[in-house]
Amino acid sequence: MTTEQSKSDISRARILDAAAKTFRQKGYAATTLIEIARAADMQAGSLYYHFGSKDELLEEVLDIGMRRVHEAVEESQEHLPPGSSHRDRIRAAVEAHLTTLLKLDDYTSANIRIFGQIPEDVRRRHIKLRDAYAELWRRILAKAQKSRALRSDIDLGLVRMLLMGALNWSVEWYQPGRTSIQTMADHMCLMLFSGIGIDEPARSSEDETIA
Amino acid sequence: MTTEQSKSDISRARILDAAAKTFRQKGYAATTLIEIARAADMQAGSLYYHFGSKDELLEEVLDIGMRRVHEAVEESQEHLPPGSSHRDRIRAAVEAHLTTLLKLDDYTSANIRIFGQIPEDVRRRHIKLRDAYAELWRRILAKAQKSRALRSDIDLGLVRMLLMGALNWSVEWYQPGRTSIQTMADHMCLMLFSGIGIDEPARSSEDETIA
DNA sequence: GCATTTTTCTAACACTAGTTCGATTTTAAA
DNA sequence: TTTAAAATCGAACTAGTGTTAGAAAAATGC
Repeated sequence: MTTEQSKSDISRARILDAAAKTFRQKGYAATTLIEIARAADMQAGSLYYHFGSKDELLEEVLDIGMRRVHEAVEESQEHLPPGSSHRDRIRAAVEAHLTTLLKLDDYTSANIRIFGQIPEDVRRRHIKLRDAYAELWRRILAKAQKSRALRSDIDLGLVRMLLMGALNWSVEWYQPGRTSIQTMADHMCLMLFSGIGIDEPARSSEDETIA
Repeated sequence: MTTEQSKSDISRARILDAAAKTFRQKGYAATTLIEIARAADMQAGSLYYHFGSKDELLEEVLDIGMRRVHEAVEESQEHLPPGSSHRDRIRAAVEAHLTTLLKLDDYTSANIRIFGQIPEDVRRRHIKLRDAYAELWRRILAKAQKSRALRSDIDLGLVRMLLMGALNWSVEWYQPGRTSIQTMADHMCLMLFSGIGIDEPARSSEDETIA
């Protein structure tokens, strides 16, 4: 067979899917190879034909997840309609990030959820991909700031972390059907660009108003 | 002794401190009772004089953590200078939340970090405190909106989740010394109220500008 | 100081996890 | 159909976990 993939490749993918899903749900340490195997219709021992260890399996899930968001956001920047504003660019990046995170991708959401609690050496080997993704966002925001689309009197690194936090945290509460990803992106960008505050009556230098 | 606490109470507190710290670092499943015991200068078996099980220990850590933020934010609202604006109120709440989360409190940060990966029944028993805390924020934001300090054409629930996400995610990256909690609160509130965008040149109904 | 309670230790138990490896089945080519 | 390789099974092993309970030690009251 050359049209498709070898049986090994198929099993491999099935295992990775099962692992991503289970890791995402229960976390790394609480996930047992027996569970993963069951979800992949195999015996636990058979996993070792495809992966050298549980850590190796984890590592690949993490890498895939991070590559997917990275590529999604990168493509969102390349496929922008000509003449897009920096707000449009950022909005597209936000939407791409959220979509990857929340739509059918256990890999990225697993990565986001469990990264804080993985073995030290796995983290060390994975950190490069993380940094590369952070760098992508750094560039997007810096370009916007340099073009005077974002205020210059702010700590962009801090803004980036707060922004990523708002987006990433959605893996903890998002339920498909209750809110659309578009609406989430709308609200996020509204906050980011314009805020949701209304000027309160008082007009002095401080915000003093009557309760 | 009546001036202080019994030896049992002291040991109990020592164990809880050690548990919160270790849970926060490694997650629940990956944390062993041997580690907790070592951090508390005891033997693993001795823990059972104070707690019935690992789950029970976890439960108490979670509860304490949630109560601490709740109380901190609640107090921040009560101790406001008279005539404070709604922005001031929200800003105080943000700062209280961040301070509890990032300043010497392993309990709250443990709660935030590991909540997604705890046994089902523990979560079920803990969820009330979570809901109560969410309700506190809901009230604060709703009051501001009703007083026309926040826009009315937005989904406040969604804003709340994004806001909490931005704040909570800081447990994943915050390092004392690099950024002050004040600065973080400043940026968060600036984003929330005014945004960090600058009106781009084009003035049509849409944001179309020349790159 | 002694007796009683409180607190901790120690060693063991039961159980489950990750992992290994030879046997077995499935697959694909000749 | 035969045969060799690829893929999976299945049972075992090792290590480490949460947990228990009786012995030891420390604290407390008389």
